[in-house]
Amino acid sequence: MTPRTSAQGQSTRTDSATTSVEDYAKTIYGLAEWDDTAVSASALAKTLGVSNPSVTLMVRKMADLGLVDHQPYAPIRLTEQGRQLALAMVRRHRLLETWLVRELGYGWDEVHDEAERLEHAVSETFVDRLDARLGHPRVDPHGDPIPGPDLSMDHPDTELLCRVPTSSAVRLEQVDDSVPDALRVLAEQQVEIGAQVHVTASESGDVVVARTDAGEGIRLAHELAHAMRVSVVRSDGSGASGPGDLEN
Amino acid sequence: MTPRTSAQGQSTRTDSATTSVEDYAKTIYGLAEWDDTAVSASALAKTLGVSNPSVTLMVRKMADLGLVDHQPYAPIRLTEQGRQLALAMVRRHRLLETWLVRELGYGWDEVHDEAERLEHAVSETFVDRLDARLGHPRVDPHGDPIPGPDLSMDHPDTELLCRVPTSSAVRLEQVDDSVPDALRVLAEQQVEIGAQVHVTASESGDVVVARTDAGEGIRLAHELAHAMRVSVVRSDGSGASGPGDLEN
DNA sequence: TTGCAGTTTTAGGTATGCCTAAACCATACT
DNA sequence: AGTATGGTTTAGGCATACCTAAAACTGCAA
Ligand SMILES: [Mn+2]
Ligand SMILES: [Mn+2]
Ligand SMILES: [Mn+2]
Ligand SMILES: [Mn+2]
Repeated sequence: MTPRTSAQGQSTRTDSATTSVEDYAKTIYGLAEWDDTAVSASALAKTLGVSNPSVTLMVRKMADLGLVDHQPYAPIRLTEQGRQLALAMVRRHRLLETWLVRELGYGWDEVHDEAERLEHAVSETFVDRLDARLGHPRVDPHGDPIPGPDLSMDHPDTELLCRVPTSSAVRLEQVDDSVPDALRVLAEQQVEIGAQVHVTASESGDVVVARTDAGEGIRLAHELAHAMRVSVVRSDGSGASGPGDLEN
Repeated sequence: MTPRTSAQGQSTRTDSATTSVEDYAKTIYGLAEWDDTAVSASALAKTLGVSNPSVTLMVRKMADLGLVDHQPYAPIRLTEQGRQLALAMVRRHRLLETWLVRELGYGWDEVHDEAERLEHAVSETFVDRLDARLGHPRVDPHGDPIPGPDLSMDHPDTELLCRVPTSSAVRLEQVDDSVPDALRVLAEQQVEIGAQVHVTASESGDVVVARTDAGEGIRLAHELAHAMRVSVVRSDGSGASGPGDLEN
């Protein structure tokens, strides 16, 4: 449980890392952060909102910089150096989000875009001082672990809510911060990170969840349930492994 | 004294304002903020650290955007729209500096570069929330006035320290935040904004200043005295209008 | 008044990062 | 095996924001 990933070596943010390079590295990392999928050029393109050829070019450049391993038509993988750059960016992003929520009165559905820009503008010094001011938080407002100064972090193993079997008791651990609809629904229903809920039923790919205390059922579109990760508290063995993951 | 400049009209940060455009507008404004000089292309180029031709091109572009008035070989002037963009950037910059000093433990000589990058990355919402959190400060750590949400500000009329007549009593009002040497010297000597000092002598373009309480004299290279602005408390009429301003 | 020095603009070129359209390759299916 | 499909790369361009070198202008000074 919660294997401790670690990355030694020092801050890899060389000057050759432009904003774009930083975003690519972070996105490559993010696409395989929870499930260890191979990262394809088109997935990258879709996530980054650029065309496929743009990705090809950028990946070539990042290979030259030693940030990714890539041969034609093969999946894209970060080198150790690239992974460190990505983790440094993840650290920035999550610390900034934590600060925006804790001290600037932002809602957890508002912070992602702001952090997305700020993460490229702050200095290493800034990040360290912010980290200290916040008391070295280990988790961001969305339940995502924050890498420490040495880029190590606790990496909980959680499951997508939409893949959990029906009639399980689960605890909400993480919500994808780039899906504001999911964040807003949860805020409206006052379900927070750490809340324990019951997966009661699912129809047509949607997931219905009940709060343990109040019996109210909340219907989550599959798309939203796909943006939430949970840890299973009790798996009611009644079988029926939930809705198949009818991916996109 | 302290005439209240004001600018109505709303936030002018259209999407067409790139980081470069923002910096140009801010710099054009800054070059004439205290003395109402005509802004030349070469002054802009020197301040921005770019070549003269780059300035010509950018100024043309900003004229197309309606941010500056400019005809060939004439000085460069901001339009009302350009002035509002500039003031919006000044507001960001000075609020960010204030925050960095007050809440993140930065020294006043460290904040300029950080703010210089952050000012382009924060949203209007961010600025307003930061402003509220800081209690709507009207002056930044270097003594520079902070434009309000409506972009109006108190604009003190101060003089360059290097142009004050010898044997005057003056109060330190502002220090150019982009001259860290000046900031460090003052920090070392524990002279803060608002401190009252005595201009005792000047030789070879340098300026010597004594703290009113402790009699210690501080020699400031002309370059540093040029980065400080003061208000004259008592002008000892003994004449001799100080060192001529042997500009560059 | 003419010339010259310094400033400003034009001309031509580089680097980054994106695009569309067309060629290419690997794989999966008949 | 043969071919269709779709993901990937190449080819050719565009926009921004710089640069140096050369031409053009201004304004002051002999
Ligand atoms: Mn985020
Ligand atoms: Mn987050
Ligand atoms: Mn500053
Ligand atoms: Mn300042």
